[in-house]
This record gives sequence, structure tokens and C-alpha cells, in this order.
Amino acid sequence: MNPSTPAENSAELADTPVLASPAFSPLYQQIKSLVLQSLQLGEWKPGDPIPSEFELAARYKVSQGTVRKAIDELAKNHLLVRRQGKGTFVATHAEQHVQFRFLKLKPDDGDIISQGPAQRQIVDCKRLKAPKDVAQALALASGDPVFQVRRVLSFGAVPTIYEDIWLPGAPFKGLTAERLSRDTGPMYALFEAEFGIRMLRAQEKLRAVNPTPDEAHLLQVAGNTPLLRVERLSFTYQDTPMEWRIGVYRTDHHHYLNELN
Amino acid sequence: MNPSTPAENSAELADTPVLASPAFSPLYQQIKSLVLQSLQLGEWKPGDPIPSEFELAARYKVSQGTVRKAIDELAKNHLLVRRQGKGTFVATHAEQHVQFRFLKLKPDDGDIISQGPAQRQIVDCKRLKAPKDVAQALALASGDPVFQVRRVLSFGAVPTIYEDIWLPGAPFKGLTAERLSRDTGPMYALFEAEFGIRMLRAQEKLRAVNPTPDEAHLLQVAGNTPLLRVERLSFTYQDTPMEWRIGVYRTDHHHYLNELN
DNA sequence: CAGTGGTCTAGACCACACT
DNA sequence: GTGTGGTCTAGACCACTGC
Repeated sequence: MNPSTPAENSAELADTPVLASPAFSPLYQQIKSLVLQSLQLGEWKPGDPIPSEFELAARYKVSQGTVRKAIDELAKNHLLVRRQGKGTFVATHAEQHVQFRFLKLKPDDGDIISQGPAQRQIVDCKRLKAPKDVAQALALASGDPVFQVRRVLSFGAVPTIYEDIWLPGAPFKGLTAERLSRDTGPMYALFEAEFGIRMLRAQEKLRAVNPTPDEAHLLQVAGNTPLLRVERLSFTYQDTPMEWRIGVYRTDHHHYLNELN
Repeated sequence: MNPSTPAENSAELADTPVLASPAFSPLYQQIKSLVLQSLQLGEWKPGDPIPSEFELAARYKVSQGTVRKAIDELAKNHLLVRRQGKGTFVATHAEQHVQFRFLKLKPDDGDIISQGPAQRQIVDCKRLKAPKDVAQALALASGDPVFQVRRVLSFGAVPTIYEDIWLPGAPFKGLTAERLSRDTGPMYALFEAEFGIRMLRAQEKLRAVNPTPDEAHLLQVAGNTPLLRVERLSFTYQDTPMEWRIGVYRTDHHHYLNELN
């Protein structure tokens, strides 16, 4: 790789043993892709440190500043975590301060009842053929095997969230209710540790609905209590959808908090 | 400012004619504050270009790279917009692609009815003394003058959003229903142009609720139709709250879309 | 063409963590 | 002290815009 002429990266393949991308992009973007590749292939595991900036600069034959810019972006995407003086680490859903990164439901200000950790209760966990809508959301063929997990989250003994979770069958082979129930800690941490699947980003669509009879029963509310319906699609590497989740939230002691920038 | 020893910024005031902050912080953070100050004082108006990176570097007696890092952050916060080859501009809510930056309600996939621009209808606009909850949200004293604006937004002739908007009286002196109605374009663009007030970030709390009789009437729904209640607090410079808005959204043809990263 | 932001490098020093 | 990430500089060249 010719350091002073990044535009030649596409043309001069002979001189670029590390990179092979035919399309032009800034060097730091290419580095970013390479690091991403190593992450996806599991060269570095969640929680582990990755090589130092100088090591990576040497490996990829670029300057430390270029590696830095690549890592900066990956850190902003929460794929890596920088710790001054220690190193750069592969991010994990198991860390205390990023637990429930995707859960935006917060207890109302001054509400005592709803404090503390959530109690989880698995309602059931079945393996079945994907219904049409599930298949479409997860980019599977209709009828492909999927897991359906249903659970209730309670805060201070008040059942507050009911979720219907759909997971593709192949990557989650071996999932059972027992395995889910045994686990304390966030579900995404279990996915990471047990199945090597990292949820990187998600998209939620919210609506206000009335509960179905089942939902009303499980959440112990009247049939005409408005609930927040949260449809979440989570993605892993390559923007591959890996989880489809329909949740209904009680909002009598909680609210969905969103920061707009 | 001694370029090679940023740590001395606090000690060596004699050599730092531009900066006077006693507390230590990285140089680029100090530059960021200075640029922010110029923005807030109106030295550069929304839509205008700010001086080039080299000019700013000369003004603040730092290297161009340091200015760059400061501007990078301000651009990520949507305070500035970079345009390669042209310059860096003060961001504005009037630009096409950032209109409705804070409106997360989107038409459902494949919904024809709800396409196109929103029709706005001001229901009323009154000046009155701040109720307790409004005063608290806007960090005013109870009884301070505030404006209350109520309006309905419709999509394809379907009334979809009803909003109750509270604004502090002093900064918005002279606001009238007529002035609001005359305006096409986003309300935040009007605030910018007419009152010199820029909304920089906001925080929304969502709940599912049943409509009040008024709301049901204005949105033309039955009294038991669940609605999405969106409580938004918007901030201007210095994290000063400048608008408190309670909206109720119909979600039969729309959904609230949120990206989680 | 000149002027702007965007990328890349090389080298220096600071702040922090571990040993 | 050594090694890590964090900041800052100076200078080069690239990519885009508009004269």
C-alpha cells in the first residue's frame, strides 16, 4: 500500500498484500472493514483486548493515526471499547454500564415500586416453522425453523413487559427454555456467550394498542388498558436481521425514554 | 497558548490572549467552546458559512487539525454542517433533509393515504401564567408568562397528531396564532428565523393512553382508541429548556420509528 | 485556477494503568 | 518504568466547488 497515494489502492494491487478491495474508499474505511472482519471471524472474542494501535498500524502498513480513526468509528458504534492506559477491547452486552442498552423503558421519576432489577420469567420456548411475517422480518424462507420465546419482565413484582421473541433456528440451534431460565443477566449476553451472536444495532417501531386477552392476563391489566407495542428488529454483522421481537409494555409506572439529537 | 504543552493552558494565562478558562481541558474542547460561544452570540447566523479551518486556526493560534477535531464534534451534534469544497455552515432547521428532525412518526410501509407533507392547523395560541408543571419543565417560576399553542397535524386529510406546546414568554415575545398560521415550513425553522432560537436537542417520554374527550374529537377517533402520548422537552444552548410539548399521536396508519445504536 | 474540507503521515508529548 | 490510548503539530496531497 502506497502511503502517500491512497487513491492508488484500487489500481496497484501488486503492492497491496493486505487490502484487495477494488472500489475506492479512504484508507481508514478499509482498515475499519478489516478490523470488522477479524471481529466477525472471532479472531478477538468479546471482552478481549485487540492489538494496540501501533501493532495494527504495523500489520496493515499504515500510520497509527489512520488506525486510530478506524477504531474511533468502531468505538462510536459500540463494537469496541477504548480504555486509556489499558487498551481497546471487544465490546460485550455483559458489561454493567451497557446492560439493557436496547431497553428504553425507564421507571417514572420518583417511582419507588419500579426500582431495582427486572425479574424474568420464561413463559415458553418452542421450535416451529416460521410464519410468513416472521420469515419476512428475519429474511428467511417461509417454513424455515425458528424459535419462539415468550417471557414476562416484572419490576417490583409488577408484570410490566410481555415479549414474543423470534430467533432463526440455525444460529440458535440448541436453545431451550431451561437454558434461558438458568441464566440471570441480559438475554443478549447469553446470545453472545452461548451462541457467539452479537446484536449490534436495532430498529424499533412503536404503537399504542389494546392488549389481547392473553396479554391482559399476563400483564394483569384490564382489557381496555392502553399498552405500548414495541416491534424490534435486531441486527448482527453485515446488517443481518437476527431477532424479531414484539413487546407490549405497561406505561402506568414506566415510560419509553428517547433522546433526540 | 503554548502549542506543544496544552497542559499549561491553565497556568500560562499571559501567553493565551484568546482563552481564559482556568480549568484544564483538551485544546480542541476549548476551541469547541469558543466556536459555540460565537454561535450563541450570533456572530454567524443559521445558514451562513463560518470561517475556514485555517482562518479559525490562525484566530485561535492552534493547528488546523485541532480546529478540525472541534468542528467535527459540533458537526456530529448537528450544530454545523460541513460541505466539501464549499465550507462549514451553521446548521438550520429550514434545510430540506433535516426538516422534522425531531418528528419520529412515520407512515406505515405501503400506506398510500399518509404520504406527502403534513397539513398544519393552529387550534389556538394563548399567553397565560405558567401552571406548576409547565413552570417546572421550562425551569421558570410558577406564574411566569408562557405561550400555549395547540395544533393539529394531518396527513392525507387524516388528523393524526394533536399537540399542546408550551413556550417561555420572554424569548417568544410577540408570538401570535396569526404569525404561526401564516408560516408554512417547520415550526422550529420559524423559531430560528423570527425569534433567533435554535432547538439543539430534545428528550421524549412515551406512553400509551386513552384520549381525553377533546383529543378524541380533534383527532376524530373513538374515546377508547389507544394513542401514543409523546412528552417532548427541547433544549437550546447551555442545555436550557425552551419548549415543552405534549403530543398525542394516532398510530393506526403511522408508527414511531426509533433507531438503536 | 484558488479555496475549501478530507485524508494521511511522522513525530512529539500527555494522561493513565499496571508492575 | 513501560505500554496503552489521548492530544497536538506541521506538512503533504486528494477531492470537490466555483470562478
